[in-house]
Amino acid sequence: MQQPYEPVKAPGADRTARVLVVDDDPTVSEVVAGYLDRAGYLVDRADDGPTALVRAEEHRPDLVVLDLMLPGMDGLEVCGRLRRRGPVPVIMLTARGDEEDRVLGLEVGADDYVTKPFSPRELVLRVESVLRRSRPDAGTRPLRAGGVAVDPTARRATRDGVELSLTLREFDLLSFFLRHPGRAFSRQDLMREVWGWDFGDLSTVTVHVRRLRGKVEDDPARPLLIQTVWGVGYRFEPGGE
Amino acid sequence: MQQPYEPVKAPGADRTARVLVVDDDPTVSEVVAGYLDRAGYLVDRADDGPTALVRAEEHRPDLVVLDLMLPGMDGLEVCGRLRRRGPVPVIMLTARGDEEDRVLGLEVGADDYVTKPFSPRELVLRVESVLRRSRPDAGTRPLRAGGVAVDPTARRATRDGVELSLTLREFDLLSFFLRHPGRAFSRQDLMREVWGWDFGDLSTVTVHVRRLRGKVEDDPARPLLIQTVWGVGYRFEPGGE
DNA sequence: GCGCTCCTTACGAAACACGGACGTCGGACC
DNA sequence: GGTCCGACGTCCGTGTTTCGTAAGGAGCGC
Repeated sequence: MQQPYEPVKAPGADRTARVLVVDDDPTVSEVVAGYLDRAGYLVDRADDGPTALVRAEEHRPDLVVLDLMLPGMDGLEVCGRLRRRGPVPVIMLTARGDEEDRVLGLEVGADDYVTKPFSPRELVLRVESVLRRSRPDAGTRPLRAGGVAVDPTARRATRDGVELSLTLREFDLLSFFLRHPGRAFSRQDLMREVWGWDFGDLSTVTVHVRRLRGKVEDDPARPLLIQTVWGVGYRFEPGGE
Repeated sequence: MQQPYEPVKAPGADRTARVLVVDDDPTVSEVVAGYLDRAGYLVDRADDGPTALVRAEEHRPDLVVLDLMLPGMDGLEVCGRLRRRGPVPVIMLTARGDEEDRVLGLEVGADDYVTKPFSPRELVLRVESVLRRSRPDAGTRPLRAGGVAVDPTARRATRDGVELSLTLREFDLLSFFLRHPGRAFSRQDLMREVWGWDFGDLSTVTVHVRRLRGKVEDDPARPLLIQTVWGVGYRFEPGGE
């Protein structure tokens, strides 16, 4: 329990983790950014919702620390929008005692929350904790299996050489499958891993799997690559092709 | 969104998760235990540190919900000792505003904390979340015996190399047998271990064993792998093949 | 032969996966 | 600013798979 601020490397990657701090109160923002900076993170800041979205788009942070109360667009909405653009862990800052908000935050998909006033130390611990469990695997190198190839950096996917036009979610889903061939995942697993949150209607996963099949499989009605495991979920089967 | 109190079976496990609740206040303890029970967990209780350690030793819980303030031995120490005996996730209960304590708790190794007063819903969400993260590594390694192989992560089973198409229950049943070769189990045991509940018609087990035999045995009428122990139940006999 | 246990089969009910369709929300384009 | 379009999430009807139970027959032990 000596030096809590030991510099941290991003999980799996060989660069420092980027954190985006969103708060309209400069004091809070300053303090938070300061501590995270000293803890060895690359910190970016935004003081309202729209700015946060732009910054997130530009800098692709590994984690977002987000105040629940923001002028204009509140934290929940920002969180939702961030999530819609791809899986990114979010830590919510809430006023003490906003019980309802906290539960709400968790349901919307915050990975954790910290109540104000908080000690910076606590925040840093939280950030480390969330980052640690967010992505042990890098997910930036090209992948290929069963005639399907995915290039995460270029955000392009091909099937037998021909390009697939996938949406964001479809791409993330396919990437995840390629990263874990032969393994069975529940819808819940996929929701957590691909969408980035633990709650929500699981039929969403079903629908996206169907759409992905429609683009990847020869005969979507009799899928070979993405097989369904009855009563469990789905499994990517590279050998199926 | 989602029903928060859906009974839970941990992924890959073949029984309901056990939770140990430690609190010196009977009221709190009662409430917490009640909600977890209704959420489908097997709940055990202890009202002080030493008792908690004993209970943990006896019952090997999958998760411990621990009050930070305990008479005699405080939560931090209990947490530390629990951890020393083996990896078990811990959720701390803290009084609101014990900022220092919360940080301390996380550093000592609590996986999460909930501040009092808390909503039962929040607690259950936390418990589910922590369990989901911690349990998948139990019972996931591939097993093989008597020409039969089972891969829990892929959810596939083979017999002499050829794939078996098993239903969910059949798969769980076979996995359980493979994990405990040579031992005899009563239908009651199997019901509890594989199905996760203690009631219900035991002929259900009979029928599922029969169906499993139909897919695994060379001659289902004269089973070699899954043998009947008259008056007792069944036994998986890897050498039978 | 008798009593009990186990096997086998059949069937209704429930759970599940799928496809289609719809409403909403942003972003792009005019 | 207004309009169109694509992505996304949700809902519902349908067909299929799986599950649990009941009931009669066979087998085992005595």
